[in-house]
Amino acid sequence: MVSDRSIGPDETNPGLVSAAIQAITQHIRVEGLGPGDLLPSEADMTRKLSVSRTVVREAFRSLSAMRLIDMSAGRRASVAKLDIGAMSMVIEHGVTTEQISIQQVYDVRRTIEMRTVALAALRRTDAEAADVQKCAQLMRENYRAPEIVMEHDIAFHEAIARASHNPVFSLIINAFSGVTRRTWVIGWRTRATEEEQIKMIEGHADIARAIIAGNPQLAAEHMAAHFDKSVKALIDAGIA
Amino acid sequence: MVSDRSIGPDETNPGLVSAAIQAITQHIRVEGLGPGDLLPSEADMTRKLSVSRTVVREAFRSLSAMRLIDMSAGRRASVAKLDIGAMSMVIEHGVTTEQISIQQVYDVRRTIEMRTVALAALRRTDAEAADVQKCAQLMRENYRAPEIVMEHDIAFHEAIARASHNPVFSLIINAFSGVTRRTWVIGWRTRATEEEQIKMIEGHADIARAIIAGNPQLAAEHMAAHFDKSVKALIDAGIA
DNA sequence: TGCCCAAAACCTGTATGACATGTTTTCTTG
DNA sequence: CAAGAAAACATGTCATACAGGTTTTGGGCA
Repeated sequence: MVSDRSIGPDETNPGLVSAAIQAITQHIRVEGLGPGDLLPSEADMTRKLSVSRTVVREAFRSLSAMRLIDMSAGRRASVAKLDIGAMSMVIEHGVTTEQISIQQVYDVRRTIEMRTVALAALRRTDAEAADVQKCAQLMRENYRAPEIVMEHDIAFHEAIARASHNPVFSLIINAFSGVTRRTWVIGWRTRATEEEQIKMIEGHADIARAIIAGNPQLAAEHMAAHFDKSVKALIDAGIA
Repeated sequence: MVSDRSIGPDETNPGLVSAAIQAITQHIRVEGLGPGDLLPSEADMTRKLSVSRTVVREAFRSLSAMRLIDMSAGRRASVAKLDIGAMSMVIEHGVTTEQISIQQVYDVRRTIEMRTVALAALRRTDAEAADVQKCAQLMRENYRAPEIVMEHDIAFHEAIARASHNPVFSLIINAFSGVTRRTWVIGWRTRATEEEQIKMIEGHADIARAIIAGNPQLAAEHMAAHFDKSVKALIDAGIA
């Protein structure tokens, strides 16, 4: 069981700090605050909750760590724009503590990205289509520099997620990019010959073309093929 | 863009606290710690990093808020088991600040759960199949009490995610359960007649049967139909 | 020796006060 | 009225203190 008696996001967890966190998130909800809106100062919260500044600070800091709020010296905290924040840390934590395998991550990515690419083919603007294509193009141009190819590869998938016009997909895919960075090179090295590496890059171009053509079916098929090859490469490299 | 210049999970963010957070996660990685393993005490960290206890505490507290570590009075912090933690808060934050719509959440859920249900049909143990069926059964037995039906509904989807044997799917689906709780009743009320409500519950039974039968194709189809009906219900209720 | 229990040592939770530094507001002055 | 200095306000970090929980230690008893 992943969440044995999960106490949920607004938990009643003993401790003043948890109560303070709850009070702050509730404040955001009740006041209907949106990204950029200012929160009460620490001193205000201290008075309102009748707890020490220590407690209020730890609460603010916690929300900041999850990127639910933005903090910076001298100015009050503000509601944050949607951001990977905590999500990527949760995923990375799961992988580094061996509670999640790379293969499992790839299965999830495959599932999600087959959908995002189909949505992208349907809903992309021309500018978004151009972004996607540009990433594929940059991969091709830099195919001798793995690190650079990797960054454009990641950017490619993020661009597709954006073109899907569903920020939740972007959120999740971005959350995986940290893990991807740690395994990408392994998959690349497994593609021994230059020919195979070029074929992999061309797979991205195929996906881009399908998006530009507005063909969701074809786009999803290319994406699936891409992931199948990637997973195979990782398995060949001995990654369980 | 969801992550404009995201500084990643191990960011170099000005501030001693961020550095401390990084030091702690790095400690986990370097020492190869797993769930339950103990971390250094705050005093140790204070010495090791040459910063005040305040800073170290805020770092620990931040990781605790993300549920990457467990803290409790008197004992040292320990590495946490995989948990929704921050993820559900990020999602809820996105919804309450209107950066994410309910419909977008449902699209993601549909995408993911069509996959989990197929995997569950393939990989379920008998015990897991029984769990799923039991949830469907409990929904039927309590169909006059919406709140109870809802809890079993959520449990139903979580049970399927577990049966998929991929904790990442469980993680994501669980992250959505908070939002689901806030919208479920709306969808239920839209199903005006008792007959329709029963039909909705029977949809779950169909899914359960397909899982028990080990038929991934059929299971996915039933799941898709279930989500299509749910989304329709929400749209009828005027939820954008 | 082996076990149990009390004291000590250790650890986290919270409060208070202080000061540095960054930001916003206010007021003065040209 | 505008520009700039000063004040007010905010967060970042540190030091210290003490309450209460947990683990370790060590002594005494069977």
